Amino acid sequence: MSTTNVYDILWERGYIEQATHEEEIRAFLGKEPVTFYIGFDPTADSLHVGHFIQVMVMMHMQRAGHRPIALIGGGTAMVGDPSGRTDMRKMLTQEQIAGNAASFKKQFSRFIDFGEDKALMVNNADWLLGLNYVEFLRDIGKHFSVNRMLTAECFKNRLEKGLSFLEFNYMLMQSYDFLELFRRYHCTLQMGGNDQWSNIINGVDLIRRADDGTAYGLTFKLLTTSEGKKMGKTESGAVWLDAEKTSPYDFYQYWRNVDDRDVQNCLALLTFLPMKEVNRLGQMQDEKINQAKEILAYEVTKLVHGEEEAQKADQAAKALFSKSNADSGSTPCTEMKPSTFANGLDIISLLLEAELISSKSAGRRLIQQGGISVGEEKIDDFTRLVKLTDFRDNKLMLRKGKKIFHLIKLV
RNA sequence: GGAGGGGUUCCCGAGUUGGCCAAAGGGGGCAGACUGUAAAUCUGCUGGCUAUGCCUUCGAAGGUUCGAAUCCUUCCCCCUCCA
Repeated sequence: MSTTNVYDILWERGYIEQATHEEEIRAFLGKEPVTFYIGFDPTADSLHVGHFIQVMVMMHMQRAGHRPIALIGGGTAMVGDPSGRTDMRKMLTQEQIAGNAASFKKQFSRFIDFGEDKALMVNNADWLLGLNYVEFLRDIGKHFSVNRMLTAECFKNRLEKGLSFLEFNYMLMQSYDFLELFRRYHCTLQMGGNDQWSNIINGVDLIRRADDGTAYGLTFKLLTTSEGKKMGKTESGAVWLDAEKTSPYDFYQYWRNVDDRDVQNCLALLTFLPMKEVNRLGQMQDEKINQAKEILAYEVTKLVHGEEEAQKADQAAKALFSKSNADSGSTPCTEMKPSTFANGLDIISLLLEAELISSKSAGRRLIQQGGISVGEEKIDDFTRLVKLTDFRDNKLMLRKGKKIFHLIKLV
């Protein structure tokens, strides 16, 4: 066990939002290894940065000698958590869920050490899918008061817009998960994003009612911007941890571009830098804070994609933005055949090929508004042909707006 | 099951005496100016295409009409009240 109580670490770094029993939790985290769990429903084929903050907590906890259970919600994903949503989730097929669960599993292994009883990864499909309805109602359902459930914060939204019975059951399922893990692994602590608070306290209650057991709950701040918007969303969707879905370069850029006001918070939550350093970097003002952003981007990318990818992304970014426009390996890139350009290729088609535009119309508008550069030259004619003579060393840099670079390579 | 109200472009939301509607306004997004690869602000754009026109879109399928998001029919879905 480390000398500093991990509760204090989590508190200092700003993870903690609510706790069922603040003093007790702190005390028992300080005196013995604790088995705890965080659940992740496999609703997509990759984890995203919203999950990553939970993973960070698991890493902090494991470092402090506690035993994490990464619970993959293969069973709960069949139902869909209504918490914090305004409408029902799209229903996923069992095959999709199983596929997603497999991806989650792979990703967790990168962050958490599952060796020698140091951590567990389990899937609640194992005990939820085979449940008998009437038995479940009699054993578990009897402990839940609908009156009380209806007052839960997580249903507030949905009571106005509509909530199906399917989703209403989600809370019971998650509560039952906690009971199951309590029984199987003596898991006594559930953690999660603050949107999980209702689900967590009901699990704690269920353990007390069903088994007369003591369990605890702890929730974390959701990763939001200083303006309260969810972080990790871009125009093209979530920021994924899978390099195939969000390239290390794009991932790096996301953090490189966070709002000044969010830098300190992100450093504390998403890196392992000492708080002294986090505070120092977070205090930086004006353009100096760009240094802090570079460090943030580098550190988070390193955690998620490894040191090598982080360095490549860092170098690529620095090269591109130092107006030399040199590429260095990690720049987004499309490979094309020289013959394609033999008679010249119109710029619109090229942009489409590089996926910088979503349609030809969009491309024309973009060019008319001065948003595209080919090499060093800003284009204003959308009928311009790109020829082999535009390439240098078989490479041509396209730029969209100020900060989206894309390299065309001849092969 | 009964009564009433709805389903509009990425989202919210106008538009239903049929043509002036690819469809107001806002949000979001993209681009430009400014700047620090920030924020704020201002400006422009925001269905597609082989583009002074053509095609697809206003829950779905039919119908009336020279012409429909707007009228009629059937169906699907949602909400409210009643059971």
